[in-house]
Amino acid sequence: MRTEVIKDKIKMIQEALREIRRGTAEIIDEARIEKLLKAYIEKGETFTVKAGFDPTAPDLHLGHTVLLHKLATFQKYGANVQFIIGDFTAQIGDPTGKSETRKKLLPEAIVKNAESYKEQVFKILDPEKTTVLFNADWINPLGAAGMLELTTTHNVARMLERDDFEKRYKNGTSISISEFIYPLLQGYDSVHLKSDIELGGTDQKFNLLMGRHLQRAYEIGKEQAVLMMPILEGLDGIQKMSKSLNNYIGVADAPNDMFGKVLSISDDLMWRYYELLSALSLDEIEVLKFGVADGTQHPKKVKEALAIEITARFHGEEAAQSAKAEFDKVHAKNQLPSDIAEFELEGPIWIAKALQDCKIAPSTSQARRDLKQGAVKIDQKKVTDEQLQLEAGEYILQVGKRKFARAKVK
RNA sequence: GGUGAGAUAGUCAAGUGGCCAACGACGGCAGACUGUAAAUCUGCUCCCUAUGGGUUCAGAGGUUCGACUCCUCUUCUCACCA
Repeated sequence: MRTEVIKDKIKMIQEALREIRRGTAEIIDEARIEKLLKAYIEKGETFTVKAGFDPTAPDLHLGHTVLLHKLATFQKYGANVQFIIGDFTAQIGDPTGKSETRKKLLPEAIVKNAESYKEQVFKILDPEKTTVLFNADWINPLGAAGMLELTTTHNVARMLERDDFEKRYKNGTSISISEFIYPLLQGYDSVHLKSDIELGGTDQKFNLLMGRHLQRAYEIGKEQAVLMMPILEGLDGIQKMSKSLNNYIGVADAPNDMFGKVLSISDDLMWRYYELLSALSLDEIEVLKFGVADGTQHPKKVKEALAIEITARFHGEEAAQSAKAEFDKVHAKNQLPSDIAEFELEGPIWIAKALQDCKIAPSTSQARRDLKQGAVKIDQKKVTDEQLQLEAGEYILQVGKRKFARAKVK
């Protein structure tokens, strides 16, 4: 009997470790993580996992949520998450990946951004097991003396080892002294909070390790394990997801857009998204993969399930289902979408001009090309006459598969 | 501070007096095939009711019948020297 229970627990620990490892780029001190999991599963002892967020980016996209999902996984296995809003450090600006010194943020902007963070993260994290903290709360009291003490733990040569700094130094790009302070402060957060584990992106490695070193320097009796998540690829599957590349799925995207965007990714990329963004377990995903491989599952269905899961997470199950219904209506049954932007135009109006005015063609030149290529439809019927004039009446204009407009010609 | 090289469309990158709205690649858009997938094939990719007109090749001047191409100045980038 006893041995059964012990075997079960060992299995649980292995299972937990597998989920923790899922999708990670690198783990430092995995043994420590295993120990923490063991203590939780055997004795119910909880531990802390820290992750810091710069309150500079109010537009969150799915790339940012990869880390949140990993935190949620930890919460399943006994972690209390220390969710840190870097309100103090934001005044400096994280040097990571930046080719130049960053501008300072206004305090009001920081507060506003932090609020929008909170709104979004609890769609993924368990609020019961999450503590939101502002690092100005313990860094401000540090004072000049404390700050000075912090700087004695490292020297300039060591700082310059860091990639970004080294490059910038070589290139003669300016490095502000305050930027040296940034990693120290982030590391100090770990000292203050006595974190057991810290999560971050791969680009954060230097900063994350700083937490380990400082915990040793300050002799708090533990050194945090570090777990790094990879950068999520964007819709194209090649470049990283980012707003400027316009290959992102924003957490604030409308349900229909979100659903459509997920469905437009390639089948290969779908598995990547499953790995990093789905709440399904590894075993469940394996089943899907086998299903697709032996033909019992259609890849589109599997992708749909993912699209629904993701859409539901941010907009609720109902909105996700109606997004799917809407999608089927437009694309499978070739019907019109239910929401079409409306424009009032003065008639009679030249078709190319009408397309431009309805914002579904950027210029009349482009509109003419679209016409010539058979991409334009009026009331679902293809139109190729470049000279067509629209008389008074109501028309549904369409360019390609996705751009619709309702034109009311007076 | 000195010398040299460079700045061309969303990005990379040809073009060194007219054949240039400017080769090509990537990206993007559209069409075919599909599952709004991938792959593939095709067309398009500055603006303008157009077999034509207008504005473009860092900026400002100049030479010339004619300039992305030559000259002058300015701004910025890179390399070498100090």
